Order: sequence, then structure tokens, then C-alpha cells
Amino acid sequence: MSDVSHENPKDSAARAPEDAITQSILTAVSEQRLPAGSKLGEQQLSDLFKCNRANVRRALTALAAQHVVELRPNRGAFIVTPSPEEAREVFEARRTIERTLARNVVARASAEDIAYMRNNIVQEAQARADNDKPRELRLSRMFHMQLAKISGNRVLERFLAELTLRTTLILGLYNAAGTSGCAEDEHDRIVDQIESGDSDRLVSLIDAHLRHLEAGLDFRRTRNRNLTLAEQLAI
Amino acid sequence: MSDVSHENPKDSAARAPEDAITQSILTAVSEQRLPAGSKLGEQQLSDLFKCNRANVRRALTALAAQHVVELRPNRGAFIVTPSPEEAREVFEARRTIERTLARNVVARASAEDIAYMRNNIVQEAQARADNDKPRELRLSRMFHMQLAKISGNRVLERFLAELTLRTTLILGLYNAAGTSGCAEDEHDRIVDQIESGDSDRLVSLIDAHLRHLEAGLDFRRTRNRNLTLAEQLAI
DNA sequence: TCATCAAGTATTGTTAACAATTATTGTTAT
DNA sequence: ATAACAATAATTGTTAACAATACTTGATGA
Repeated sequence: MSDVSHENPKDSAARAPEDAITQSILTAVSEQRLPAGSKLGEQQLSDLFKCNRANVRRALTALAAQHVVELRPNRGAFIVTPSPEEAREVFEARRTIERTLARNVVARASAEDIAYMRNNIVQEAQARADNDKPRELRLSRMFHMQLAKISGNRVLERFLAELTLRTTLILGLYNAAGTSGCAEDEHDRIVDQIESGDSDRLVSLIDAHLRHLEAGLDFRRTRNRNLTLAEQLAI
Repeated sequence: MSDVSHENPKDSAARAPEDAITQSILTAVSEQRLPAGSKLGEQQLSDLFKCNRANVRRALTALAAQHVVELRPNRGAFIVTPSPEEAREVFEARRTIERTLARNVVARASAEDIAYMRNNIVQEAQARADNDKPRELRLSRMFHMQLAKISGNRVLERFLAELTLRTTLILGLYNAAGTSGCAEDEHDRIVDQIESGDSDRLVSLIDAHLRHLEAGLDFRRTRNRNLTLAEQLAI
């Protein structure tokens, strides 16, 4: 979305409203303020972002292509609600991709990268202590996205961005009440393993981390919240 | 794109023009009739497909989200031209994903699946014998997509669809003149290995297959063709 | 009371006209 | 001849009005 060739100031300004909508929706989903199934009305969004419906529709079309939003003809746009089967596929895809990231990260992580991740973990722990779940979720996702950035493969990074976002939706639907996503000590141990430089053990650790997350799902009941769109987007 | 929940006849009809455009462009790229850098004019497409510009723009926006098309503000839509660095990333992503597919395929391939793949290989060989390169390229891509279908993970299948398409563009830009993509005997050996049921060896074989393909690239010169859009889309 | 149906409202989908920007062509001056 | 500039043409971007569809509300009848 942001890797257009020959980018200049005027070009990036040309899609400002569209990008603002996209980013706002992605962030809101990553913090579980926009739960699965939320309706995204065109008028509503064009009012909120003070742009015309054409921009809104471009943003929604792009999000639909990433399977974050579902477009139902004559009905509108909705945040996708992953099925249990899709959840399984998302987790398998994550294990697949993060395995390769792990191998790359061991070879490429710098001291600054390690420090950044340690700091991320501290902030995540703080958010958990503060019971700030949106922030905790966003930081947890950022930890995994950091692995992708370090690994230096923008294709896999984009795939993982989609998968982690859908993971957040899956957790919102099916995660047992007590557990709140990734266990922070597991993130810590992952960084330990990156420092130690044993890529095989790192792969196992991340694989186990993701399997642990998936094992915590309970497909028997779902959850729901009721906030206005403006509150959820926090504009 | 085609896995919308609650689909009914009227719904699928509602996006008929958009899907026709998308499919036509995807097929044209997969057969190298639309090379990297091709301009996709809005008027041009709305004339060809007899629809309004709004449908065209939805299709182009969706293709841009899959990194098949690049949208340059005030300039229009173009088929992406992968850089050497992007080529490396695409191949690493393919190895990552097809490794998982290989393990799944060994566990899940039925006799019908094997027969289908053998037939695909025969047709591909025939296309090569006939010097029908577009058909050969499309069939070669379909072979890999068949692995994804058998493996039963629609997320990875969609990712691979994008990656194989970008691979076709990469081959069109950087592949040495003589070689024309995947060697068919390697596809044959892959099916042999699926039948034998040794997933580790299958993984190695597919990994080698992809590395072999990547090794055939030559980033020093590029190629170009000049056909009208109507000819390239073959409408 | 509940289900069914109809009218009205709101939302999405389509179309066309207009504005802004870029590409092209032709001219002029060096 | 070539480079720089101006006028023209073509393309993309924006907006608004209208059409079609879906949703909501209230009335009617069993």
C-alpha cells in the first residue's frame, strides 16, 4: 500500500483520504475496537473522514481484497467474521510464514533490533498491567510484525500483516475469556533465542508459540460488543 | 474474491463486469500477453468490457491491492514491473509457502488428484511441443496452483496465486531466452514423489525446483513486446 | 398476539457531467 | 537541428443527481 515507486509529495497527497480511512480501520481492528461483523456504511465513513463516497469505496475495495472487509452486494461492507475453518488456515499460514521469518531474523537482527523488541515487550507488559487491552493487542501484533520487518522480505511482511489482523479478529471471536492473546514471557523467550542465534530452536519456539495461541481458542460461543463507529475508530 | 459467504445468483451477477475485467487481466498476465509495465486505461477497459468507469476502477483497485497492478496518481494503472529485489522476495515467499503445501499434499492427495496432475503435465508438454508458450505458461502455473488446492488451505492458495502471477511477470522480464519456465520433467518427478509419500523428499524436490527456476534469471537486460491491449487480452 | 404485507426510509449502485492533471503536438528561437 | 515553450488533446479525479435494492416501520387480518 505504501511502496509505490516514483513517489512524490503530490502523489501521496492524492490518496490521503483513502489511506486515512484504510489506516483507521486497520488500527481499529488491530485493537479490537471494530469487532468481526461490524457494518461500515459509506455515508457514515464519508462523513467521518470528510470526503466523498468514491474515496470510501476505493478504501473498502482495497480492504476487501485483503480479506479484512467483506463486500455484500447491495448490502454494504462488513468486517469479516472468520469461521473456525478459516481460523485453522490462518494459523497454519502464520506458522508457515513465521518459520521463514525466524530463520532470517537470526541472521539479520541487529543490536538495535533486539533493543527495540525488548522495549516493545516492556510496553506490552505495562499495557497488560494497566488493563489496556487495545494497546496490549496492538503491541503484541507489532512484535510479530517486527520479526517480518527485520527479516527483510516485504512480500512476507504484507502477508503477515493480513494474517495477524485476522488473528486479532479470530481472538475476538473465539478466544477464551481469561487469556488475552500472546503470553508476554513467550515473546521474551523468543528474543532470548534470537540473541542466542540458534535458528532451529527459534523456529520451534515460534511454532509452539503459535500453536499455543491456537489451542486457546474455543469455537463454541462467540462474543459481541456495541459501540458506535465513531467510538470504535476513535477519531 | 470468489469466497464471499452467503453467495446467491443475484449477488454474483452484481459484480459480473468487475470480475470479468479482473479475470481477463489475470489470465492475460498469466499467459504473458500483458507484460510488465503495460498501461491499463480506464476508458479503454470500459469500452472493451462495455461497462462504466466505476466498475473498471473497482477492478483496478482490487488488483492494486494484490500488487499485480500499480496505481500512479493522475497517471493511471500499470501492470507492475518487479525489481530484482522483489523477485528474490517472491521466490523466497514461494519456497516458504510451497514447502507447507508439499507436506499437506502428501497427506491429502487422492488418486483423482494424481491423475489430474499427470494430465496437466501431458498438456503442458503438448503446449511446449506446439510452441504455444502462453498455454504452456498457464498450465505450468496451474500445476503449482493445483498443489495449493489439494493442500486445502485457501489462505495459502490465494497467496500463491499472487506469487505465481508475479513469477510469470518476473520470468517475462528476466528469464534467459532459452528456458521457458518450469522444466516439465521436474513436475513429473514431483508427482512421482507425491505418490511415493515421502514428504521430506518432496519438500526438497519442490525447493530445488523453485531454486532452479530462480537461478535461471538474468537481471542484466529486459524484454518488451508491442501488442494492442485488445490483442493482449484476447477478447 | 402474532404473522404478513405495504408504504416509507435509508443505503448502495450507476451514470454523466465537470474539474484537474498529464501527455502530446506544433511552434518559435537559438 | 535541437531545446524550450505554448496550445491542444487525452486521461484521471471529483462531484452530484438519479436508479435500484434492502431495511424499517406501521397497519391489517387471522
